[in-house]
Amino acid sequence: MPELPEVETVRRGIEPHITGRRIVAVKVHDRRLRWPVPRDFERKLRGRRVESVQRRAKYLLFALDGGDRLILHLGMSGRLFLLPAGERRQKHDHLDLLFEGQRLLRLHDPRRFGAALLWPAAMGQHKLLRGLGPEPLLPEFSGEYLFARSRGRRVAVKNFLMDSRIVVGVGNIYASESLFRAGIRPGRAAGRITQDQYRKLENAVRQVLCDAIEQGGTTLKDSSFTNPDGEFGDFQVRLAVYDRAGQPCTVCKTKIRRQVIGQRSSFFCPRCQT
DNA sequence: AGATTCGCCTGAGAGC
DNA sequence: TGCTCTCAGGCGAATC
Repeated sequence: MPELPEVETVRRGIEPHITGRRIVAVKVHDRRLRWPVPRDFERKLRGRRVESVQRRAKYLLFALDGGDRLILHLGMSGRLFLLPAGERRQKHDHLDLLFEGQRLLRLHDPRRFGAALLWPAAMGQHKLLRGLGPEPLLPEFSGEYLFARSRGRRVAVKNFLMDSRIVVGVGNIYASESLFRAGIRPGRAAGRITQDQYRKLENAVRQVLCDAIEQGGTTLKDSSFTNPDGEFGDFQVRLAVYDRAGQPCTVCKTKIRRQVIGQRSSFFCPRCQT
């Protein structure tokens, strides 16, 4: 499932191939995504030049000439493929953008939690992007910040960390992993965690995400990117606790425990995390 | 406002 | 082999 590192890896992979290029054809094969792709999507997108490819949280933002934006979200199962023009279509392919130079950018999304939105410059910031917390890899995100925002909050720190209004891009897997590295139990109330522990958590989040981005980068180097069979979604990051219930902790050998917090599986080491 | 729950969706895996 | 059931997860929306 695409978390921030994966989305960033995708961004880096497609950016050099489509920046400055014009979209010469748009084809929507299946409009059913999280929100239905509107009828005029093709007409409005065709002929536009992509000036940059940015990322905010898990959203990919394509800045178009004229200032409008194409917003893509990969949801749970979304993938982007960069393919040669004319590549055969497969089940669950939703959207094709054909660029100058015969490059095809294809959105594939079996579970359809993803999104494709065209947002006019005149309408300011999109509602989905407004109110998002800081990027975890920028200086705005810090232990001090987490400490300040968490005062008085009774939610489990894991849910707090996964709240995009607090900080973006930390999904279920990396939340568990970060808390393990920081030595904090996922179920503890966010408001009862010390500033020092939040400093550790800040570092842990950064470390986990950076490691994963590096893994993605490694995958990119073998140019699986332009591979028509396009496998660029599963960089296997070494996971210390996630989905390892009953297995020994990598540090102390204690059995990893699973606990459901906020309807989501959480994993922790009962000895390393307090 | 904060906390909690629900719903969307398909594929994978388990159990029979 | 093939059916049915359960689970996974991002995140907006609804509800308490």
